[in-house]
Amino acid sequence: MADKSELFPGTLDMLILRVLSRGELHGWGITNKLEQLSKSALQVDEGSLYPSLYRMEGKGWIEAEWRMTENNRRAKYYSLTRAGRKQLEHEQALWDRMSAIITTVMQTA
Amino acid sequence: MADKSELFPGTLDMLILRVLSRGELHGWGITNKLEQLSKSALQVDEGSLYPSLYRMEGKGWIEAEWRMTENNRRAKYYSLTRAGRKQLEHEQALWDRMSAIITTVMQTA
DNA sequence: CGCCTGCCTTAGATTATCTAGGTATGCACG
DNA sequence: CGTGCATACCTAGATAATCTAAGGCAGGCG
Repeated sequence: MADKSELFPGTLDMLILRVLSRGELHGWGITNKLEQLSKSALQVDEGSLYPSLYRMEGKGWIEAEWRMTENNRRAKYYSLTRAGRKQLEHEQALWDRMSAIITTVMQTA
Repeated sequence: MADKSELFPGTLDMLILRVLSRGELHGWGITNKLEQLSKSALQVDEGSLYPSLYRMEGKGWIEAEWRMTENNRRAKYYSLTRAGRKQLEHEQALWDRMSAIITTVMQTA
């Protein structure tokens, strides 16, 4: 019931792929980045984030590597694969198309 | 895998409320209307549609009445309640806000 | 009569997200 | 040294939305 801010189901993977397309990041960093970019409108739950990352790693869209952060902590850095880039393009195109359609219908219906 | 056209989860209720806001319709009619308005981009599965209608009736957003169609068939006509109208406003506002945010993030990320 | 179309229903699977906990470690501070 | 906070990750289970797939019934038409 948190009126505050929910995620649209189906958009999380796309958003993650998008931030990773700028450069690798660890899970925690992805969360921060999305929150920052959306001015806190998007708050990614860890219970959604990590399962999503595993899913996408399993599909070969992203790959992970353990490294140290600037804060000297172990973190898993994710980066886009070639397949991930393709997937991002696909999802972005779908989003553009669909959101436009929905917006149109909502205005004309 | 129908690459053709999927629905964004979470938007179906809103779309239904929207078409009903123009006047009552039966389930079949809602499907047709949405398909027509979206130029076939949105294809509402009956297995999604009817459960959604029940849900919303249960929540008091819409109400139903059995009548005869022009084709002389029994059909359940749904119309918006006052609460439904409020809900529609709410969902529309949320959609506008969220889709704008997502689109922005996708462009700037 | 037999078939097509309009129209509704529902059980079950699938999938995404959230809830709500948990673990571990570096660092700052008293 | 110990406490607490921030960083960072993991996961089991619940919840909810959608799809799959099937079935039913009734009117109109050839």
